[in-house]
Amino acid sequence: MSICETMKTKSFSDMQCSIARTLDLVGSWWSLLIIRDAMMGARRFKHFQRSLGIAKNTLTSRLNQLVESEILERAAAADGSAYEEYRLTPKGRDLAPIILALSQWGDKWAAHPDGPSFEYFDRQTGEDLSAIWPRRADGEAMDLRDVGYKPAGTPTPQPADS
Amino acid sequence: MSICETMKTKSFSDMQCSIARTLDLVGSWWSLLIIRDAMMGARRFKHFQRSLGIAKNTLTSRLNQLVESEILERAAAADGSAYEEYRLTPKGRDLAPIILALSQWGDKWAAHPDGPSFEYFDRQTGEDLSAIWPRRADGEAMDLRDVGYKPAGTPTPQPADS
DNA sequence: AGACTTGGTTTTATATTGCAACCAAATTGT
DNA sequence: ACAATTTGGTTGCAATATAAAACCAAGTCT
Repeated sequence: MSICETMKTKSFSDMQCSIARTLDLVGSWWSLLIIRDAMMGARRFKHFQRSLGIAKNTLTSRLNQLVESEILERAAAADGSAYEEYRLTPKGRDLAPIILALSQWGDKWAAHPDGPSFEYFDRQTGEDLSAIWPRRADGEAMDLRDVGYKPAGTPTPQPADS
Repeated sequence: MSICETMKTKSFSDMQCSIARTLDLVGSWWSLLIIRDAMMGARRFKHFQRSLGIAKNTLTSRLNQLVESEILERAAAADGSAYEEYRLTPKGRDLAPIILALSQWGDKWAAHPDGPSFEYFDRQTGEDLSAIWPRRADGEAMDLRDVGYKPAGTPTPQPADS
């Protein structure tokens, strides 16, 4: 454990853009797959390692980084073991929309010949979820070309009346 | 230009998981920021380079990879220049939900002291967008704890009736 | 024509990742 | 109780990826 744990090649943390700032925390190579596994119930070091086939030192490093970012937290193991386990914090659980959006895109554009390995459902009803998609203020899914981007603080351009 | 353009340390492309397969295409360090810039209107090499402060060789490599993945395409420049420009394909444009989800999470959990740099709006109405969030079949935003994950082909567990 | 910009490539240095070996504490089997 | 195995790491080394800087050819501007 050195003083300077992990020194990234180039960090996005000083950028103002929220996308960059998010990627700075979860954008390294294995991070989002670790979070995926955590969402699906993985808690222990061994679970992550077996599921991912990741090198142990890399896993250690990623887990520490995620704990430091308060996306995961270490806690006493629920099964009574003396080892600790890793659990998603509320901050980490809030990454679900990102995970679902990645999954949905992969299903559509990069599907494995054997189909997807996981599916998602509504625990309350057992039904499928709606698509993760940009929606208008009224909740209707919108055409991607209608998504406008503007620098913060700038007045919103008038809608084209054509 | 070698035959084996870029050989990654470890590729996710043989995994069945759609999340992994997506990350294999857009999960490297700069990819999603390049895509963000493309969504905000960047077309030319210089735009990406200036906006990102990325090393030129790395940018070349990432752009080629994204073109190869059919997320970007090279096309004659719209401004009449003899140079080519990079444009999002439909496959690339479909990454918008991921970009928006990343941005939204960053706004909430990793905000820059000066606030976000970009905002999103509905070009049709000028209004803000709804949150990118898992929704039930009826379109209502749901509690993250109600998002269920199951191996594909498995019967959906019965909703708890407690 | 000459100067500058664009879109790269090459080289070299540094950072990250994977792999294998090793280890101590916890757990399991007998 | 004791030995064997598993867990959760750490360390060192080799392979790979990224960054920075120099260089270059073709395109564009004056």
